[in-house]
Amino acid sequence: MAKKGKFYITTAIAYTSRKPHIGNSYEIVLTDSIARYKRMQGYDVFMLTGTDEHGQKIEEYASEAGVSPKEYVDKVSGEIKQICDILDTSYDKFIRTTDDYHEKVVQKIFKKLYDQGDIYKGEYEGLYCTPCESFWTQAQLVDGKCPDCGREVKPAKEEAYFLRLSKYQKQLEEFIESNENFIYPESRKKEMLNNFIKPGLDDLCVSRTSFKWGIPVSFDDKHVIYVWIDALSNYITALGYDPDGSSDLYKKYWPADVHIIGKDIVRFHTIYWPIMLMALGEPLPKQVYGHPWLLFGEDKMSKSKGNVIYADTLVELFGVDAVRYYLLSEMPHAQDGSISYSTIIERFNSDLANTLGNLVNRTIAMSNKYFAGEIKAPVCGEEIDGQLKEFALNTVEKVEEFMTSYRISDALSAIIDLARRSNKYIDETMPWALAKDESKQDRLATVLYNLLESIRFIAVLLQPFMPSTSEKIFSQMLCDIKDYDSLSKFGALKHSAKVGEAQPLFSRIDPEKKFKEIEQLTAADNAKPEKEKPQGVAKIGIEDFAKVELTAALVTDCEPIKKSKKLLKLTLNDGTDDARTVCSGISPWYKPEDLIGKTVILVSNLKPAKLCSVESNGMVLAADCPDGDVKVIFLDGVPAGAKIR
RNA sequence: CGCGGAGUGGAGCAGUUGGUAGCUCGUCGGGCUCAUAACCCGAAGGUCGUUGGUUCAAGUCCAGCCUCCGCAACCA
Repeated sequence: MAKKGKFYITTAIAYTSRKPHIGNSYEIVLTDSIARYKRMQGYDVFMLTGTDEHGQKIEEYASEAGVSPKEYVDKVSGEIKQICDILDTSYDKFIRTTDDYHEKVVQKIFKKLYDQGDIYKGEYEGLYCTPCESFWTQAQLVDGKCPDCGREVKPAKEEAYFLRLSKYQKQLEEFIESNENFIYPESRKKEMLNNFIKPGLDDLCVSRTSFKWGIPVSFDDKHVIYVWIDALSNYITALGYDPDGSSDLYKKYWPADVHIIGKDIVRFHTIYWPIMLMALGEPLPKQVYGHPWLLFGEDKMSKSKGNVIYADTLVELFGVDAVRYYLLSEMPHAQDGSISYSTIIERFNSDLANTLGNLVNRTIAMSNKYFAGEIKAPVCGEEIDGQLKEFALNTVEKVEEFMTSYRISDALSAIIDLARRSNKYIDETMPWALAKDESKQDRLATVLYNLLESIRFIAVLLQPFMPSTSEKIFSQMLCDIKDYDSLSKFGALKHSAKVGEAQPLFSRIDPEKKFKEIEQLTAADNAKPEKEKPQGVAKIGIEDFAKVELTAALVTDCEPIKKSKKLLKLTLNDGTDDARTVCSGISPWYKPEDLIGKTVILVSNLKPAKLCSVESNGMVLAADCPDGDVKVIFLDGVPAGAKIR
């Protein structure tokens, strides 16, 4: 096989907060199929995956579970690795960010960047809750207060280290614009360029003092290295990168040919990561592919919706290869895909059982029946044979073309098309009729040979996607010509060999029975664990409540704010002579005319804030209902200006 | 007017440089019997979001509008 150079491919490392669902596991199957395909083509492939194990969340989950962070991540990382194995993925290395060598090199990287001035010590400004010793962002606040203890937060500064993104901004912009394929798909590239890079990059906070579960900064151990430098550098530490001299493995494989990641973290991989590498003086990855997501029906999967599907459950229900096939074929390459049990069953029955499985089965059965399993040389070709051959050879090319742009589902469907074409060939040639005619034995032999060779094409091409199915086909055919180069011409299958016994590859699924099985199996997965405790806000005294001034206010005017999706601008009469402007994020639920003339409860002593460049003086009380609905609390017959307590 | 993507038969999708719509699933009818009630053939079903424009000719180009989605902003 011709050597074609190296190919380094990575998945994102999975966060070890909990067992990942099938949507998370999609990525590794996708990556694996590309890795296997490249390997089959003769590339020297290195595939990396692993787990990201540090951070405050892990610290919290661990303490909830009553174990140490290390014990916690050991367990979850183990589960994740097991899922990779259950899905039959061929990673060359599984890195954990708690691995000793990784931690040491991350510290070195941090030190190097600090020494050369790309990391500097500054101050992190945010909202700080003193008793909890935590910083929060606006979005995390509950009713404007600390989500943990419910107490006031105040703007505060904390010492922190920053990575000088601004210094490399220009360089990054040029790189992205001159490297057409760096960010894929294209739309992501525009998002990054227009939303982040062009408006100007803020320096990135890369250390924290608010939690301990992380890699300490070697020269300042109050600080722990925050996620970016720790997690992203796994791609190079795994190979043996070292600022003081890297391993041969690193020199061989870096830069990565492609990072396969979810569309949600494109930003980190196309902005922070390249800048880190620029600062380190290392080459940048050739491509970042932000793949779409797998949704359950219309919804994102989540435990609280009770629609979580785990990889191991699916494998138990349908088998690994069927799950791989489904994930890869159902997922379009740029839009989110959706998963449901009925489409899995549908695809399983039509593509795998009927089209592919039955083709193999009937062909091998005929070989056995007519020639006692002997593969005879093709002797009398007809035009129709040429069509089949051409179709087969064409399929190889198509698959290759699709794979270069990671259109996996298109590649797979091209392969299934070859199976369809072969089924049609059977009807066109009618081997059962030939078998009845003594004088047509040569023709029959030829037809069967062509069919078997066509199936061999399918089996070879299928190896990256459904490795064990390919293996089953080869073993039923007693054939061991599996290499990619054997597809350069039609006819590599040896004659005078024999085929084995016909065994169904995929048994048709009875949907009704399967659904019963599914119910039983998933009952456990989705057993709603104790209802989320209503998020406890710490008790307060009456004196705290007295700090909040609530006033009845009449809505005199209301209009949507153009730039915003959720905000309405309300003009209120609060009993004083001055009209008061308040913004409220309720436009999905209320139209301006629903509100005008109504009386609402106003938090009247709230500090003003700018929202979408409109100043808001106070807030309107509304109830968050469990089904996601929001209801404003209306007061009937209460005069504007009345105090509420 | 923040940036970007998408709207094609019941469902899921293809449609390169403009030339009278394709594929898979589903439905209905037929054929065949090697095979896993499978396979093969055929039929029904679309004014290609909407309005205007360019052109001999537009799903394919241009402009406006509507709807959905992603990113950003933001939910006091």
